[in-house]
Amino acid sequence: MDWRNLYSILSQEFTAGDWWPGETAFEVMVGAVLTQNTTWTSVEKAIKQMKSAKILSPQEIASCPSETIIELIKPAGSYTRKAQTLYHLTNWLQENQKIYPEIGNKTLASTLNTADLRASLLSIPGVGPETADDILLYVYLRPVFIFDAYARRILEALGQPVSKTYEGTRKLHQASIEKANLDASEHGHFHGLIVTAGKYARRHGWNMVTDIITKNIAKKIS
DNA sequence: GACCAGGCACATC
DNA sequence: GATGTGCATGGT
Repeated sequence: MDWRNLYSILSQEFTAGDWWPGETAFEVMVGAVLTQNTTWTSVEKAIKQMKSAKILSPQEIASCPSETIIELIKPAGSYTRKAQTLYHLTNWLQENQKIYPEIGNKTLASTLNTADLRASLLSIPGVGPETADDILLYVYLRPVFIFDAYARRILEALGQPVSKTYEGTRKLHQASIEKANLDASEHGHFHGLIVTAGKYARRHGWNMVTDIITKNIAKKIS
């Protein structure tokens, strides 16, 4: 799999828009939890309500009753679980002060390698592989590829091996994606492009997206 | 009204 | 290790 080529083709054909917004590192983390199996517009409503209530820091969440959190994040759905996950996330941050990025700038204070940091994130109840990778990429600025449903579908359409699960697919492509040596900024853009392409495919069919990519591949060869 | 959305945990086989 | 199901709202 030529990851750089796919990235460059998607860059030419699609735009990522204002991808993964968030004024602070913690807000990005909250977004990663709230967006699980829901749309970003729903997440925006929830975050807006949290901001209005001035509940958007680990300390503020920790000292806020769950009924209030639930009420604020309700638009994002699965609110009882996500409220618990937010508590677990704040606990994790407080227990790991050293790897907590400073609010307002996404500078990484952690000296942990990416695999260890990932394992630590996965130990948080409610944080699965995709949410962990979102946080690794957009908060800790680690160069990781997001093997979400759209990415897996695009890979499948390109004749690449895929698993039905996130982790299964990740293991299949881990080695080659690392060889491509994309940096965190490129990976962040890459993920945004893939979601844009996925949304386009939902409207116009996956064949359209596959055609766009394969035609570009052919163009480069000829 | 069915189906999906920028998933996860848990049960079961 | 792979598959099925509940979670729960909001949009199409």
